[in-house]
This record gives sequence, C-alpha cells and structure tokens, in this order.
Amino acid sequence: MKKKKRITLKDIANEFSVSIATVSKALNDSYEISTKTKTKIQEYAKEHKYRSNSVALNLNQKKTKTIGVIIPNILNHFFTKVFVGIEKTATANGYNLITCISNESYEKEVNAMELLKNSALDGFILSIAEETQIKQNFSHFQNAINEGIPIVMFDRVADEISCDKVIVNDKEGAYNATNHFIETGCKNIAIVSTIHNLSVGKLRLEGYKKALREAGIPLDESMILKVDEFNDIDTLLKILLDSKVVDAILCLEEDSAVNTLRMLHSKAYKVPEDISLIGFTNGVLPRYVTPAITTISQHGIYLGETATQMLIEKLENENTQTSHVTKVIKTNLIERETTKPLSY
Amino acid sequence: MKKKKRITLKDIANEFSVSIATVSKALNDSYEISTKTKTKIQEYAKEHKYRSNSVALNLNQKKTKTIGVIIPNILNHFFTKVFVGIEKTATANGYNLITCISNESYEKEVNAMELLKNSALDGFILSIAEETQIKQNFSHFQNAINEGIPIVMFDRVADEISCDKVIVNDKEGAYNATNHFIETGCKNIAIVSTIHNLSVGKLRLEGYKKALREAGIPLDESMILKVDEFNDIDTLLKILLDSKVVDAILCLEEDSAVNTLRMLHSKAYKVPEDISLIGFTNGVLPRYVTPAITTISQHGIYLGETATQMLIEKLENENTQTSHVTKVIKTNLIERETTKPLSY
DNA sequence: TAATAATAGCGAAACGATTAAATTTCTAAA
DNA sequence: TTTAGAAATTTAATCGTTTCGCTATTATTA
Repeated sequence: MKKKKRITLKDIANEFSVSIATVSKALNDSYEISTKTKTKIQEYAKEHKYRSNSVALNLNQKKTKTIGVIIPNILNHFFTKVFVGIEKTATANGYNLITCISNESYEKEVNAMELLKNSALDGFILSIAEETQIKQNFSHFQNAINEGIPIVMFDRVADEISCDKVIVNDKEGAYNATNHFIETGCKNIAIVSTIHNLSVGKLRLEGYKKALREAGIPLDESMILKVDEFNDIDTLLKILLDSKVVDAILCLEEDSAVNTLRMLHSKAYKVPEDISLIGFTNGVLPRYVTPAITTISQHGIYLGETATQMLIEKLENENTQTSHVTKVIKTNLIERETTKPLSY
Repeated sequence: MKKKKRITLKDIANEFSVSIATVSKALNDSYEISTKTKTKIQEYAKEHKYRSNSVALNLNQKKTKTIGVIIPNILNHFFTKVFVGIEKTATANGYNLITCISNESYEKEVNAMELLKNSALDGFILSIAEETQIKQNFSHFQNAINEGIPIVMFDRVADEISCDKVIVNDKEGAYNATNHFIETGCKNIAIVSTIHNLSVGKLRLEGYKKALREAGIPLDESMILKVDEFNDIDTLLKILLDSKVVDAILCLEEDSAVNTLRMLHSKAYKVPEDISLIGFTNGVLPRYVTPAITTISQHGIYLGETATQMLIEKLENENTQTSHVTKVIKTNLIERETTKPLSY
C-alpha cells in the first residue's frame, strides 16, 4: 500500500533539467516556450498523468471554483429538485458544490456558514431555515456579504439582505389557484398553511386574499387553518368542516395537500365533486395519490439552474456593477383530478 | 463595496512587530510563546475576526477535511436519505461534503471523480451509477484508490474493487419478504424488477429464489418481470395476470411498487385479498398511497451515517492496517395494508 | 560586423499557513 | 562575573502553483 503521490511540476522540471516556471508555462501552452520544449513536456505530463494541485492553485489565485449550498431540508422534494438544478449548472461550469443541510435550524445554519466560509468558497446559494425566518436574525448573511462572499438566495429570502435572489411568484400562484377555484364554481375556499412563518407562506396567503377580494367574496378568517405543533391538521379540518360549508381547499405545500386528501376521504367527502383541492409544490406525491392532486408547479430544477447561473455570472464578472437582481420564476397550475374542469 | 479582505497572520505580525511564526504559534497556543505575547495576539485576532485561510492550511497539511460524495440520482428517495445520513455525520465531525450527481451515467461518474479528485479531497463516499454497473468498468475507482484516496461504497458496490463497503442485506430482505408472502398463504409469487442490471437487483432476485426453493415452490421464470426501456411494467403485468394465477407480487423498488398497485387497482384486483404486494425501499410514497404499501425498509439514513463513520475512521487513523470491511445493514419489513396479517 | 530584436528559459516572489532548526534573550546557579 | 540552561523568538524551508522581471541565446537587419 505505497501511497504513490501525485507528480508535481517540480518532478517534471527535474526530469528535463528545466525550471519549474518553464514547466508551468509549457503546460499552459505559453508563447514564451518553444514548441519543441512544450510538446516534450506536455507529452511527459500526459504520460505520467500530471494533474495540477488545485489547492495550490486556489491559494495562488484566491478562488476555488466552489459554491457553498445550504438547504433547509433535503427530504423536501422541492428542495431536492432545486438541488438537482444547482448541481447541473454548477458541474456544467466546472464548479464544485459544498453542501450543508440546515435542518430548518438557526444554529445549524449559522454553523454551516462558518464551516463553509472557512473552507474557502467563492459564493453561496441558500434558502433560509424556518427558525431563522422566525427569529429574523440575518446577520450571518450580512457578514458573509461584508467579507466579499456573494450570496444568491432562493425561495425563502430575506428582504432585509441586499443580494441576488430567485423566487417563485408565490403570491400570483396562490392568486391563480384561488381564481381557478372560483372559475370552477367554488365560493367557500379554505386554506391550509403549515408555513405561515415563512416568507413564501405569507405571500401565498396574500395571493389568496387578493383573489377573494377581487371576486367580492368576503374574507372569513376561520377559513384560514394554521397548522403547527399544537394544532394538527386533522383536528383543524374536522372542526372547520363540521361548522362551515367548504367547497375548496388550497394547501400551501404538498404534504398537507396529501394529508387533507386522506382526511376528506376518511370523512367520505367526494373530491372534487364535494370539495376541490389544490396543493403547492409539484412533487411525486400529488401525482401518485388517488385522485391525483392538482398542483402549482414551482419548477424547482429551473429555479436551481437560474440561481446558479446568477452566482456564476457574478463570480466571473467581478468588474460589473454590483446591482442586485431578484428573478421571479413563474409557477403554473397543473390540473389533475382534484379540481373540476373549467366550463366554457 | 470595498471587498474588505480577510486579515492574515502577516497583518497581525506587522501589528506587533513580531514574526509570522510567533503569531502562528501564539494562536495555536504553543508552549513556546510567553503568556503575555499569547494573550495579546489572541485578543487582537479575536477582535479582528481572524480566521485562518484553510486553502493555505490544506496545501501545507495535504488534507482538506472534505469528502467527495457521488450519488446516482438524488431524486430517488433512498439516496436522499442516505445523503442526509452522510451530511449529518460529516458535519458532526467537521467535514465538508463536495457532492456530485452521476445521473446513472458512466461518463458523468468518471467526470465527477476527475472533478472531485482535482479539488483535493480526503476520500470518497459513493454508490455506483447504473450504466457503470452494466459496463462493469471500474478503473476510475481503482485509480483513485491507487492515488491513495480511500473510497467507501454504499448500496451499489463492485466486488472487483477492494475498499470499504456498506450494503443492505438485499438477499435476506427479499428472502424475508418472499417468506412473508408464503406465511400469509401466497403461493404464486411474481417479482417485478426494474433494476436487474444492478448488483442489488441481482441479490434481491437470489433471495426470492432461495425462499421459493426452501418452500418447495418451483421457480417459474415467467413470474419474473424485467422492466426496461422496451418492456413497460403495465404491459408485462397485464400479460402475466391474464395468463397465470398470481397472488403476490414483490417489487424491487418503490416506484414500480406504486405503479403495480395502480395497475392492480385499474384492473379491479383487490389488494391484499386477491393479490398481496411488497415493495423495496421505504420512502414517502408507499406510506401515502391507498392502500399503504408494505415495504422493506433499508434504513438509508443509518446507512449514510455508517458509511461516513467508516471513511472518517480510515482517514483519521492512517496508521491502522488497511483491511477492508463490508458492513451489512439489516433491512426490516414494515407491514402495512398490502399484505395479509400473519395468522397464528 | 555590430547593433538590435526576437525567442527561450530562469530566478524569485507571492499566495497563507506550519514547523524544524537556529538564534537571541533572560534567569539563576557556580 | 561567568556561564549553563531554559525560555522566547526568529529564520527559513515547505506545500504546489503562477507570474513578473530578468538574462542568455539566437536570428535579423543595417
């Protein structure tokens, strides 16, 4: 088990009794080196599988072609999709990804940023942990920016921090979904939110309210179910359905959509005849349950690609003005079996 | 937007007119430095948020506290879980993760290894891409090992490569599932495989055969459905169900289990009364469909944790003998609604 | 033929740290 | 007052690369 160590410029230089500088330039195809020497060195390098030591390179050039990624929860299918998009674009551009999972925890997020900042990366792509959004403490992001490390935030962003962002048109998505209910004849539209602490949750709620307002439907606060650790979805739904007429439910993410569907089933409601259902996030689950759930697709992969593209552009054109852009990815409604067809 | 660059040892050395070495030692709390000087320097460093440049450190110490992870497909829930386990253990030990997705492609896998090897990591954790398992070309793994970079393979491993491995007891899992069918009165057990090219697929098939053999049930090759790009699951199932009596189906991964269930539903078979169903991989899907599918859990998170633990141990005790271990994670059967209860 | 220009290659600094070895400074015993 | 020994600090090498500035060689031109 001899650990045969990698060949270095020095080794090649010794081989041909030239200087390290010559070898370096030869391998970089510099005009300063004669063709004869160049080919000689290049062939030798190839033959001996020379590969430059990127750590040394990083030190020298002060960049690492590495992007730090912080994801709140990779078991959430939306984030997995975004990650796929990030990975795709990063690899295509020769960037590495250093990934941490914040697990929705403020502390883990702060630690992750420390850990990642220490390991010398060029920039961050991240979505904010739930706990951080509740705490509203964003100084760890500001610190990174102050240290000259650019950040691109996606999905869950902080208005307080000035950086590039990629978001989904959450408000409009919820607005469209609510309108879809209205257009298919629903009037008593409830909403189930497990994410009212998140920026995206608030926006979606706004979209819902806007649609109701425009349709002249009075807002009934009791139709807005806020699920949390103390109030489980089943109980809240049960109480609501027993006390009010409900003919449509908008769920702000996919798990609660699936859970709502099960609940409706167990209570023998017919979907969509009695009650229509739309859920945010187009993962696998809504597609596979019966009936398949109509969802609002957020195009996670595309979102990830966009975020990465933005960061790489910023990294590679450091000269350009540092104006910060917020890109909005359009959602669209994927009609399945839990909503009634539009009647023309 | 002045990019205020990080403070270095040199800066601190200048500040106090001492040498860089003194500062370095002071910050590392060396006995060689007087207490007075140490506290002075440490305080200044803290105040100015000195953080050592890890790239320089890596170059010097020739290790990076970074693990390269290659995953065939992160949209597969099993791999996501493994990744969670890897991330957890890595972070807990102060290791970073550089992640690539091979997308089941041989070429992407080879490129990923190149990319990652270039970015100087201490070791690899990976699962082999499908295409690579078909090609049976594992030289890129051997190369890494020859270069002194240890590898831990998980789930889809190559017998040809001598390295640490963590696998699931696939054969036994399938054996147990098949036995469970037999014990609940099923005799005509079909199997649906979309992964007959993978090592794990082959092992699972063996387990199935072993159980049949021991129960004295003759093996009927036509009961083994091999789904691929040319033979879709619906057609194969349809043909089988029309021509044979089938009272149980074992699906070798979760998607085909869900698909099989839908197919059975559409053909008005009752599950589990007419046909029982067990699927490998305990993701979200089997839990949420109706009826919920009995599955073989592979404990992905634990698997990821184990693999990472093994790698870190190897990295941190380089002196120890380089014997290679293969750890086996026990699966277990999670009974839900697609199998009949055991009668006592 | 001498001056000039072009070509090829080298030396050393730089990136930011660690560390073995050398040197200076201080302390206390002879 | 020496002086050995301990304590504190510095020097310099090292990690592997790039690159600026310089020198040496060769080719070209007047």
